[in-house]
Amino acid sequence: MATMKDIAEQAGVSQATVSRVLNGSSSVTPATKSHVMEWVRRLDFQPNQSARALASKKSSLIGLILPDIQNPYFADIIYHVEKIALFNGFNIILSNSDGDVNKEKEIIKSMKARQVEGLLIGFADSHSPSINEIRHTELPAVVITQTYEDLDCVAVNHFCGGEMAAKELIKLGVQRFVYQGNLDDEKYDGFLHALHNSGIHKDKITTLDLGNVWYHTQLRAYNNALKFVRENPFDSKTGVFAYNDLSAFSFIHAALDLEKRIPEDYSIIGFDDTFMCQIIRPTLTSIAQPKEEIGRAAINHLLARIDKKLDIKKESYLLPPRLIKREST
Amino acid sequence: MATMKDIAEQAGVSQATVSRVLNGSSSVTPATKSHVMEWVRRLDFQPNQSARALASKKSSLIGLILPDIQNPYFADIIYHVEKIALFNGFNIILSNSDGDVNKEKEIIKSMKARQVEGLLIGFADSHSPSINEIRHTELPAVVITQTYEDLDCVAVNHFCGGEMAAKELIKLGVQRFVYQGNLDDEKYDGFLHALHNSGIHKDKITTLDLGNVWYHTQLRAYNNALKFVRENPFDSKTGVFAYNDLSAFSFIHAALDLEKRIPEDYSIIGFDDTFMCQIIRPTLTSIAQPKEEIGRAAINHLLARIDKKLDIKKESYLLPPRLIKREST
DNA sequence: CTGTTAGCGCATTCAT
DNA sequence: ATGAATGCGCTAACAG
Repeated sequence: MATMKDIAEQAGVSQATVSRVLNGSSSVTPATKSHVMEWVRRLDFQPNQSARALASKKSSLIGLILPDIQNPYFADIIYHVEKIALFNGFNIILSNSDGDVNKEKEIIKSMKARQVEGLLIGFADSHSPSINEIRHTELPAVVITQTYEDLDCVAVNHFCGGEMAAKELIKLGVQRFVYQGNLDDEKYDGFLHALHNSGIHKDKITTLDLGNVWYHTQLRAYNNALKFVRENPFDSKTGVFAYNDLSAFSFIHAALDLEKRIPEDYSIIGFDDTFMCQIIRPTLTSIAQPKEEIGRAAINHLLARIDKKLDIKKESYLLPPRLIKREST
Repeated sequence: MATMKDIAEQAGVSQATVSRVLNGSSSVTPATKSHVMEWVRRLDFQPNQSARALASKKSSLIGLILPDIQNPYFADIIYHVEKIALFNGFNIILSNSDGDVNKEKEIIKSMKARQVEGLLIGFADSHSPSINEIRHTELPAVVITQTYEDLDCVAVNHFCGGEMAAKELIKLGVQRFVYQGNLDDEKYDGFLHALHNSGIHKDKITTLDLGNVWYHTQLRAYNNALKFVRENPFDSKTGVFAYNDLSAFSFIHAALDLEKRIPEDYSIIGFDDTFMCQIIRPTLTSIAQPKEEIGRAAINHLLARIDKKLDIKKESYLLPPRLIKREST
């Protein structure tokens, strides 16, 4: 690989001048500039990013840490984030925490060692110790899909999403309600809140706990649902709100396996609006997150932080969810 | 962040010695070693990877370039590759080529500038100019999911997979055959080969071309399938082999929308065995790729190349596909 | 506007 | 076994 020194020698200027034309920082004569650029092209020069990072302390690297990159929802986030980052001259270092807080800690450490300029992170667990670590580090960081005090966050309003699901089910004349998923989730709070506000009695609400994890829960969700449907003799239209599409699919599977009808017997609403909602049958009604907007807002906010163009004060963006009606309700 | 200089000062040794104990290269007295390590711990020292990369020309960075990271199949690949890379002290820089050969070219360029030690790549297109570029570069590179002459490749045997699909459909008593997908694919060749070998006449085989792309083809696949099912009055059991699960789902959707029965009227086989095969109804029979093994083999092979532990001669690993029978056949 | 100089943090060779 | 010295390729003052 050609270096700036090579360019400088060929062009008959100093290496500093080459650096100047490449960074456009200081002023350079148009003549020498084009002359240098000519050699940059001829030698197909590419600045060595390691050297640049060392000298300028700007690695143009962003760390992306997610709990479950196999989940299509996060895959979409990765897609949009990477796209915008690349457009802004940043590369993405991706790591999967697998929902493991210890692994998450190691990853953060290694990313810092790599001199990433910022971190985009979806925490492994809503009680991860890393949350506090990020709070007290100077490294710019933006949290995605969750919100925490004193952190820059970009997420959909899960509480509001829960409310929307509840209201929709009520509107459909549902008599019995089921929430399937992680109980430590604002969408659960929102769901309950809307239900209570509408005078639904607690007896009418069942909770299927999937625990504080969001990966590889399909089998558990299926068994969970199977048990519920089997043990609760059907008496009236039942509404199910699942904390993500994957678990909603599992519920559908279980209900159909026990020969229930959807949506006649069970109205099911998922969350995330992943592309599979349109692929399965019945197609799944889901609360959509504006994934592209989340990705865009998160990376833009992070870039602004990196450029120190922001107030010290952290801020959260709460994006509105949207109900997408399909065959399952 | 503490530097080696800080450690050296605190421990009362030279910076070179600190470097030695950290890299375990040259011999150091156990006493000074533990003494230095003590300070490494106390100051929570993390070597600056930019500096290390610059000095040693080892970035411990691997570039991963894929055409469609939203496809669950590739998401799985990412998952396994990242896991093993991290275990070996490497970080992954991920980029999505979006099936765009120009973007792919830019990405490769930027990864080289980043001093990645190796490249793991699934080409955007089977005729991408980057294929030749990779052939003639000294940067270690391993191609995944496809095979090309004079390149290190790890992939499933697509030809063999096509044969398996054909044989299975024949065994099921299918009279009419459909291939849906990219025609420039060895699984298509294998499919035709097995069909011809069994004396199936060309008239009995229909091809639904999805073009030389493998992303965002769902709608096209659906329309494609809809047209076929509508225009071909049903006379006998029809077997469909789709080049990936996503397009198989689309075909199922179209067939069901036209009130065909699966598998009575249409037997459908997908490719990749993504997790959704078990989630949709009917569950999808699919040719499985050993994704974990592909990821493992690819990254291990790449690491071996990086360590120059390999013959100059490039080699390809062709892994065997496996038929997973489900409800759609 | 441009050249000279001094690091950035680390690996590594050459002394000792 | 360890310290001193050098350089990786680039950025960023500082001169001129």
